[in-house]
Amino acid sequence: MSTDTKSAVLDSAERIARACGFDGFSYADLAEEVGIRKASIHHHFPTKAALAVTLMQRYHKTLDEACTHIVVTEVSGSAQLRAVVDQYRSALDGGKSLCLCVAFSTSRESLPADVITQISRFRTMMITWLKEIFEAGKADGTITLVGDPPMEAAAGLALMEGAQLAARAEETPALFENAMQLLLQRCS
Amino acid sequence: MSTDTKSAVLDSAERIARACGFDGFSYADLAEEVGIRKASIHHHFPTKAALAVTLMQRYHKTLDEACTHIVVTEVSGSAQLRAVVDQYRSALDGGKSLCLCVAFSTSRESLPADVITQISRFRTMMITWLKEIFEAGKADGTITLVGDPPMEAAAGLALMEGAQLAARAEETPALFENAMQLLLQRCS
DNA sequence: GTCTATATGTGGATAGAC
DNA sequence: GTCTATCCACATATAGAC
Repeated sequence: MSTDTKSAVLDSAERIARACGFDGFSYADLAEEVGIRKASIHHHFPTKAALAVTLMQRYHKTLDEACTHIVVTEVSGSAQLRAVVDQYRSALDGGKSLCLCVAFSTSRESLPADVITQISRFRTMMITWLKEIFEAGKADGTITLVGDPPMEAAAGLALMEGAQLAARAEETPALFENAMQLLLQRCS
Repeated sequence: MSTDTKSAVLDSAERIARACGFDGFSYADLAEEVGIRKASIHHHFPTKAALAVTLMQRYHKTLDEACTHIVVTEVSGSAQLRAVVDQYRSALDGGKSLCLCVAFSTSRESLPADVITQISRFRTMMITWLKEIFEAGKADGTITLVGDPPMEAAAGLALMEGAQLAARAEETPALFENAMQLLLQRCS
């Protein structure tokens, strides 16, 4: 039961944090969703800071693996880029959720320093993947480039995160699609 | 800046809300910054919901007027677009602040319904201005368009908001610049 | 309009029994 | 590992004196 409970807490924390932000979830919320008491959550994660760090580490690993899978599975640059966009679309969950990195970013003042470091690492990782994908799209001619790959990567991540934010605020997935059109039409 | 207490409270609330988000600021914070007691804040704004609505209304008006000024002052489409980007850059305040709309968006679950309506109106307004600006840039040939103006407008807003978010999370304004390069290089 | 005082709920976190 | 019970700080909000 021990290891199971710990991941149940993490699953619950990720869900609520991505829906409500860092300041928007509490141990009481987790306790109710997991079905144990607040004190038991503290047994697994002594502080909220520790929980948030573990959450970001797990999220980083998951996304890194997802991108590795995309790059080895999809053959063309455009197909890889569309797959990454699909990833952000599904993370939106119909406008009810955000990427954990986006969800945490507005709460900088209340975040433990470790989590800010994790956020930085996460965006660096995503930009590295996107740069690689834009390079592939340039090489195989399946993406129409407007700037060089590093520039495209930085803009691409900001675009996806900003599109998520608008769609989440109004629980309207169409706002995500509207913002992504310009990028997607450049993929053959 | 503010002659009366009510606008002093609004100024303070806007500053802290843009730095910390909706769940990240309290009446105690405002009271300390303005130099009066919490109960006095409640005299001007009975609830936090009422304060947030007033805040968004004022912010909407300010930005709408700023865009009007930009469009009548700057002659070319590219100059207008650069001026809007300047607006978002200065709203960042060196990585210490966000656009109020961005700052509120991740806290959807705790926001009063009125504020969500205001957020929707705000983004619609900004997209309308951007569409007009991209149309001007297309007509005078000072912006290289990648899609039609409505598409460019939706992507442009998401890009600026996403770029702010990353720069704010790490208090690193360069991250905003990195994400904006691709757009700015399309302006003559 | 601003104050003191207070009500009432919730936040994260701990002690110690089982 | 999980529980009950409790701590203390802080949240929004109200009552009523000045």
